[in-house]
Amino acid sequence: MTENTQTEHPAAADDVTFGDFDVHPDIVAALADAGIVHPFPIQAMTLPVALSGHDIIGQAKTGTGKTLGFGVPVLNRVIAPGDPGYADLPAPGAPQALIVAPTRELAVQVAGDVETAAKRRGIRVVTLYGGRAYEPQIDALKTGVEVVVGTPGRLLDLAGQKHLNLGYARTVVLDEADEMLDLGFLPDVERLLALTPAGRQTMLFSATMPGAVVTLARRYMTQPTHIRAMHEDGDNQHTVKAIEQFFYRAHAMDKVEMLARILQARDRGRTIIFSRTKRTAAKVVDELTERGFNAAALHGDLGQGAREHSMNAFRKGTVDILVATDVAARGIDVDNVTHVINYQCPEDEKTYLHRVGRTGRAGNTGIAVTFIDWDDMPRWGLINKALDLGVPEPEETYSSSEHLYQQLNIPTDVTGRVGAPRRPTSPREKGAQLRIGVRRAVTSAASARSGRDRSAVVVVLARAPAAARRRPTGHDRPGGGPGGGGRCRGRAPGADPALAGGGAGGS
DNA sequence: AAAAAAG
Repeated sequence: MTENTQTEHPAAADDVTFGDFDVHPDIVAALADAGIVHPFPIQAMTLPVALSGHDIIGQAKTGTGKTLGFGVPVLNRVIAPGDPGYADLPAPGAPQALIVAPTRELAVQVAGDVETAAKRRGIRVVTLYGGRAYEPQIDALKTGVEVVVGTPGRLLDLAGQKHLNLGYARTVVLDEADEMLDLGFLPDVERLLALTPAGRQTMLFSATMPGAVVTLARRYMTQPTHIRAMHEDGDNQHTVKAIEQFFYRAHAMDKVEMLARILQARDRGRTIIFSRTKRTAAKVVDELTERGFNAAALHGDLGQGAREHSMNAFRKGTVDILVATDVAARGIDVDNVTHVINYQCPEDEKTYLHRVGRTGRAGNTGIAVTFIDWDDMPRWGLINKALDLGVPEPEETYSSSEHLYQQLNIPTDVTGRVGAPRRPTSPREKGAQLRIGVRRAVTSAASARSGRDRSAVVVVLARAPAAARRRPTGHDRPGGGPGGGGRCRGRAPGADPALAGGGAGGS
């Protein structure tokens, strides 16, 4: 009945370290190896409660360290091979913890982050997901593992084949919990939970946690403590940090051209382009490739090999543009994603928040651009209202608009068609194609941005608190330091996190 | 209504 709710910000002072908590020294050391010393607010708030074995509903904004928020306590409860009590376990080698994620790529990423923290403890982590051969996964289970990370289908599959024994998984985590408890996933998740022990510790994490989901979640939990690390002075409680958000009316005929222009933005790092359908994602990646951009696709029509190839190329930097469906909307954490472009308007406000949350991570700034065509107006209206964005209407803008150039810091000498379409003769040549003939402009980013028309909403939120700034591991983990890209305007370094810029309405 | 998740 009673649900404890913690909403306060912990005193996240710079001198708080993982070593201050009751965490195994080998885990503290492994984190330190990865340059992770100071816990983020969600981690500091969660640790004591999780270590005491309580159920947790953990909510924190995108890019603020949720993965280690559950990863560290999960590992800390594991009895590792070589530990005194290991031989006395009822089933040594059977998974002691289960972490479930909604997409394969996220499962892989989370497993990697957990492995980083597990390294010095000799804890074995296996990732179980579809689209890949069974044998290696089954072999790992036969050898014995302590932590399983996976997606629902393959987990149930392997459990059904008796290769996976979840009967001793006394810690269970649902990452992106609101998604996992959504209609599409709920039946599978229920089946999975039914295979785990009754007295298990259950932890749910997400940046979005609607009240209805919390209510539903209680059915699978025991007196959960609701921990929300959402508050930063004056912020809107939705997005974190400095994400500048732009909304443009875009006409179907002009969308590709607008996109190609936005990709000319100065200081553009990695960019994720979202579409609502697999077909559109495929179309956009073709258009961009034809124009000489280095783009890769990520969606469910691709084989798992191709999906992971795209993901790896994007992480490595071989390609700097990822064109994806909402398969990439949640959790995916890649450094230096400076731009998120919603080529198609997201379906709802949750998807919007998760998509734009691929940028502006780790105290870095980010730019999010959303195209809204006529059909999107109802969707847009709901998002605008739900998030209280305060934008009366998306701005009317074309690929040739000065607004576009100025607001998005696109060199003004980009004229005519961007990226002459031309069929490359070979894949090799494709890669070697020039990236558009844009003259290097001397104007600095700062001056180009000053004096621009600000009729689109500009939401500039605070960076993570000082204590939280360091290079962490894990999705939803801020990385980088205070190294501020100069877009977090309006507040002095070290000032209280605060809403630094507000939206100004167009007409 | 789409995408995701087993094959």
